[in-house]
Formats: sequence, C-alpha cells, structure tokens
Amino acid sequence: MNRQQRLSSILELVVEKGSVEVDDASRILGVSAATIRRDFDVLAKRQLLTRTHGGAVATGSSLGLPLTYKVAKDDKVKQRIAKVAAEMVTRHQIIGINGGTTSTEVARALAARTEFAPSDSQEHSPALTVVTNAVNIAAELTVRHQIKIVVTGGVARPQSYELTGPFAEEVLKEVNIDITFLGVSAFNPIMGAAANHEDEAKVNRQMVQRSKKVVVIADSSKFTRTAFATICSADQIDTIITDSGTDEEMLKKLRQLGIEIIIA
Amino acid sequence: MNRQQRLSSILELVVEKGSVEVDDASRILGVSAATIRRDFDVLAKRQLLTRTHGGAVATGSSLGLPLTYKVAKDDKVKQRIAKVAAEMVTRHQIIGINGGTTSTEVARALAARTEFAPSDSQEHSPALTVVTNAVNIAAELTVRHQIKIVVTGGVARPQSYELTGPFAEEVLKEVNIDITFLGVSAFNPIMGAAANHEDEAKVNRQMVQRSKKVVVIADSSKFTRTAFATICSADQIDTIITDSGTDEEMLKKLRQLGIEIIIA
DNA sequence: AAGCATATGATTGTTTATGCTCACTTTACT
DNA sequence: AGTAAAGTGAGCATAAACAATCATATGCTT
Repeated sequence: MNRQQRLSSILELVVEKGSVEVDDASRILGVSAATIRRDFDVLAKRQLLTRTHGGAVATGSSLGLPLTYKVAKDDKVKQRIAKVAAEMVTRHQIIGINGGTTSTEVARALAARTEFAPSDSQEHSPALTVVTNAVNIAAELTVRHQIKIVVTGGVARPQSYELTGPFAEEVLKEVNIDITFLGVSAFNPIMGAAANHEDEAKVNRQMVQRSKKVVVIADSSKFTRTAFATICSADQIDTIITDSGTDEEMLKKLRQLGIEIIIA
Repeated sequence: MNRQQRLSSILELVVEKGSVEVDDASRILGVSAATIRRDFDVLAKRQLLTRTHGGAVATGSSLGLPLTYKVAKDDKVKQRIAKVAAEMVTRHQIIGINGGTTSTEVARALAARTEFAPSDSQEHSPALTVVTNAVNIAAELTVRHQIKIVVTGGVARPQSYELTGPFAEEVLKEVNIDITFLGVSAFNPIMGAAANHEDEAKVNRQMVQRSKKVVVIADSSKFTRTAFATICSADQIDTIITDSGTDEEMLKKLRQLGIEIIIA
C-alpha cells in the first residue's frame, strides 16, 4: 500500500461516512497516526477534506468529483446496464451516445451485438448509425465496419473524452436521433440529469433535444449524488436503466413522473 | 522482451490492479529496478500513469483506451520523420494533422515534446492546439492536458480513422491553422499529394487551404506509388519530410518546384 | 565491418516516507 | 474554572526509494 492508494482510501472513507477519525484510519490502513495526520494535511491542502481535532470531514469538493482517485470497480454493474441498453436497439436505428464510463460500456455492448455483424449479402446501408461526442467511443467503434460512426466536432475534454463547444453544437443541429443513451454524473427528480461541466451539459442537452427517445443509463450511486451542471429536467427522460441498489422511494418518485424504470 | 512490450505489460498491470510497485514490476518482468523506474518515467510523461514513491498508480486516462492505441508500434523510419516534424513546432501554434500511420507518429512525437509538458505555473492558454480529423489521434492526445484538441466532426472511415463528409468541412471552414502535417498515400510532382479515398482527399484539401504552411510527411515509398484521389497540387506544399531512400532525381524535381526537402 | 545511438544494470550519494518521542494545545468532564 | 485525557506538531532516526553517473551490451546505420 503506497501513499497514493492510502490517500485514495482515506478519501473513500471520508466521502462514504462523512468523516473519519485519525485512530480509525490508522487502524484500518495499518499505518501510524502520524502518517495519517500527514495524509490528512495534504488532502486538506487540496481542499478535498477539512481537518478537525481527531479526524477529518468531507468538503463539498470531495463529494463532487474525486475522479483521479476513483478506481473503476463497478464494471460488472455497468456492463449489465449496458447489455440491457444495447438490447433495446434494433437494426438501422440512429443511436446517440455521450461520454463517460457507462456510455462507453453501452458502445461496447452495441459492438458485440452479433445481429449487426456484416452479412454475406452486401448491404449498402449500415446496420446501425452511432452519433457520439466521445472520441474514445468513436475510436473504439470505428473498426466495426457494420456501424456507421458520426462524430460531432468540438474540443476534447481530458476527463471524459467528450467533445464540447460550438463545433459540436453545429453538427448536432443537423442530425436526427432515434434513441440517445445518456450517461450522467447525477440524477434526481428535482434537478433532472446533470453533468460535471457546463460545456458537457450543453452538448448533452442538445443531443437530448435531437432525439425521439432518451434513455438514461445510471448505476444506483448516481441518484444520491449531485453534479454541477443540469443537462435536462427529469420529464424529458423516457427510460432509466439502473441496478438493484437504488432506493425504492426514489424509484417510486421517478415512476410517478412517467419514467419507465428498468432494473438490469 | 523489448521495451515496447515491457511498457505495454506495465500498463496492463497498472490498469488491472490500480497500482504497481517498482519491486514487483521488476520481479515480474525480469529487469532491474532502474529500468522499471525509467519505464515508469516515460509512461508518466505520457500521462498514462502517475509516479509514486515505490511505484505507480493508474490515472483516469489510462482506463479508457484499449492497449493497441497506447502502445506505439515500432516503425523507426516513420518515427524519425515524425520527430523531425515535431521539432518544427513552437509553443502556442495551431497544428493540423490528418489521418494515417505517419500522422499518428507525428502526434505522438508532439506529445513527447517535453517543453509542452505541464508546468508548475498554471498557464491558461494551452501550450499547443491540435486540429485533427483522425479519431485515433484525438483519442490518444486527449489525455495530454497541455494540448488542446479540436476534432472536426464527420463520419469515421474504418481504414484510416479519418472523419470525412460535410460535418468535417463545416468545422474546417472556421479554423485557422499555422502548420498542417499532411500524411499522404502517394506523392509526385505531377499529380501532387493524393489519398486513397475521395472523401478523405476533400477534407484534407480543405485542411491544406486553411493552413499557412503545409508539410508533407512521407516515407520514400510514397513517391513511387499512386493513389486514387488528389488532395492538392505539388506547388501548394511548402516542405516535405522523408527518409533517405528517395530517388535523387525525384528530389531534384521537387526542389525545382520550390519545395523544401528535409531528410530525416 | 566500423561506428554511432540506445538500452540496461550496477554504484553511489541524496531524498523521501514513516514511526517514535516529547513538549505543547485543544477538548471534555467534573 | 481546573484537571485529565486525547490530539497535535516538531524533531529525529531508519530504511527504502530515488536520480545521476558510468560501464557494458545491444542493435541499427552507413
């Protein structure tokens, strides 16, 4: 266990429980209290937590986006969600996909759909058209000949690989999408779907507007989180695909808004 | 086990487990700790992992891409050409890059320019702006925070990863490029620069027109080949970077056209 | 085949991370 | 308020990791 991992673990602890004691952290992580204090200090300096006597508490920024520290471990959950999403798609549809880890899994699941594989009879129209503003998704899918990839232009954001800005918006004005699979940073009935950055939110919003049907793909953690920039209100969402970890109360509220809920 | 394989293996380890110790990597790969440290350093410079004392941890960006994009193939000739090309670039310039293997090497060489690495002083303007219609290049460079990536929209072509079509052309109308590095399928004094597909040729042509200076990057085999679609005539090219395998007669003709020839 | 560039491993002095002690401060309890 | 207990920061010692350097080996170019 090196320092970075320890810092990451401390952040997880503090975000999950709201606060941590020096002693507890010391015991859990197997290092001396002095080391924990030093760790707290560096995280406090980065404003990722606030020191207290005997421990540390979470700050607003630590709840928002500890992306560098986050380890991708919900893979299984996301893959199941993605598989269900991919099964909603039928031949010749136009599919919109934005950026993010869940969206990337949907793209992979789409590519794995064997029905879309090239057939002997040389078809002229592609089996599927995917419109995306995520360059990593575009790069991955480009090798599949049976899928036509349309990329919005724009400026690439390092964290999410999403293209944003006026170029992306211009392109999106000119396309018509059957289903958009929308990955979000946070979702709840009041604020709707939200992303971490206003530029991303804007492009995603436009993708939603150009789409006949919008499917939000979100593991259960997204419903207890908040994010800076709203993409669209909850009533613009047709369907949500999530996992079984979501609170029943939340699901009820969402259903009351007329949203179809699918548990993957 | 050569270096490239080792770098690739290290990335696999770090992506799978989230972090690796120098000692473990040294034992697993059967090389000295000094070598592992050097390997970590080059991967850290590419921002594919983050160094820690005693090891390295995965960065957010190392999680997204399949390994084939991360591990550079070993084409010595193209790499030398690319290195010379990258050295023509100065800070804050706007660089255009089209698709293809040579172009991809130029992008990698640009990313390796240490002068562009992020400095302590938080600069607001990016060290470099890269405009490209190749999604693989965009995906690779997106992780480098010091480079601003502008992607033309368009439809992706499987063979070259290039985006083509009206969306790409609309975006290119609105940008101004200092230097375009133009990878070609074939080049000679009579037909000029040529690509394998008319759509690619059209987009590349537009990139040339939006650019103050155009540098063709072409290994010597390109001068004895032909290709279907012309991008532009030879007199629109300012400079050609090639290897020493090119026929003297050909070089003479090119120089007569006022083209600067650089042998990498 | 000679020569040059690159890759690797070993060595050495330097830096960093960690745990421990101790003098001091904050908190909690009577 | 006064006192005990817990927490803290500073300094110090140790072991691990590191960067720099050099020597050797490997491989590519001419």
